[in-house]
Amino acid sequence: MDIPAVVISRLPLYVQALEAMVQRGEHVVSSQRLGEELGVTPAQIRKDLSYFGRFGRQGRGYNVAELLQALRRILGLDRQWLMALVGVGRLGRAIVAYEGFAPQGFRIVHAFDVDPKIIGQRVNSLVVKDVAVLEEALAQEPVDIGIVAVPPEAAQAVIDRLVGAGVRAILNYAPIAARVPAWVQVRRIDPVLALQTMTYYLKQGRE
Amino acid sequence: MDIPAVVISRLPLYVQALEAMVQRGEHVVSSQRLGEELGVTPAQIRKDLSYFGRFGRQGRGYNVAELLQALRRILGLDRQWLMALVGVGRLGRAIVAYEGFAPQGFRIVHAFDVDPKIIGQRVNSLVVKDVAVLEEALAQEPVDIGIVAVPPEAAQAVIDRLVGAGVRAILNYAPIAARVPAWVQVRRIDPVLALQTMTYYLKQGRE
DNA sequence: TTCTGTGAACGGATTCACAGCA
DNA sequence: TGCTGTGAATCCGTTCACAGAA
Repeated sequence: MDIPAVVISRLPLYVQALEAMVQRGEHVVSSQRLGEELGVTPAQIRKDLSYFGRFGRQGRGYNVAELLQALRRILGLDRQWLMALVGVGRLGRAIVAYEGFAPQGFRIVHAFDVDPKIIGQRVNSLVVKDVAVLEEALAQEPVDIGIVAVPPEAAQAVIDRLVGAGVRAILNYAPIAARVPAWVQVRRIDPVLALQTMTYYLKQGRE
Repeated sequence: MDIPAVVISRLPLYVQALEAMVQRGEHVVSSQRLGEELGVTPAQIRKDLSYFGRFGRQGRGYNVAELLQALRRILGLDRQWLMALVGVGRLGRAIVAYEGFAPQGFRIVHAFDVDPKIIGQRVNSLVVKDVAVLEEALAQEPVDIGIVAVPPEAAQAVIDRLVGAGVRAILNYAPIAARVPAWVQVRRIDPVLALQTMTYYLKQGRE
């Protein structure tokens, strides 16, 4: 049995909401309440969870800490994931500086660039390496995930090299639709794309 | 007849691919070729477009420039959209500095923060205003879209105020599931969420 | 011949509704 | 009584397959 991708894509939302509940000292939660928090129907949540087992108690609901731990294990968030960043321009620097990765177990261990002025620089305790040595560096210290923050023209080539070096997941900040083999995961971070899906609705309301 | 949201969410991808084709001097394209470029089936593309009209010529394909223009009009990308940024910390500064918005017609015209040390500062020709005057500032110079780049604890309150001030679209960089009225669009930009949907598959391949 | 536009068929995800358990 | 877990029913989006136009 394999699990629908939409289901997987919702689990991190549940994790996030449950973490907030732990923070607030809440111990049990029903699918009803969790659903309200996230704008999801209770049935959806119960069905999603049912793909992985039985986590609730009838009449009671779910133990927050228990469910959180289970979801973290399911998603593989109970370990560290190592990442390599390619492109240390303005965007790349912002990514390196981002404090949100570490608490969730994501750590950048390589940073590459082509620009000789940037190579050798130290950013947040990482020394920027020449992108030419990408393959050697990843052979020596492998990573799970590649982060691409290079200009659009260079992005596909960088992705091909990351994949060639064994990376099986790409976080793509470049505004291109990357072509990758079926076994490689890609997620795009593109604020412009997000904005462009909203303007359609803004336009509607306006007339 | 109203159009499925998934369809709308794909149109910006088509726009992006068509822009690249214009750049490369390509004049006509079939649904087949466009699909290969984007990893989408030709039937999907034809069906998506059919919601809005007939843009192709049988036996030939689509005129790239024509289709691009039509899609831009459909999405409302044939005009400027004004935005207000709330939160001018490290992330907020990176957003203001981002060069990708302007070429697509998105312009930040307000920047707000709570920190007295940041208020009054000039970032990229914008003077940071006190978030306390958000309502007045938006009444004087309204915007279409709010960008939220504040800490998670503050995010929901900021979003409520933006919505209260008439904003009908939110680009949310904060790691929370925002609750908004039905007529308000929200899109999240959250790299951690994106990473967390990939680790599940990475874990699989590993064993 | 080529490729669009589109009803019809299909498949997959969401919601319903209820049995079952505390 | 309250809430989970889940088959069944429903809904919705994708794909198929072909008529029709250049």
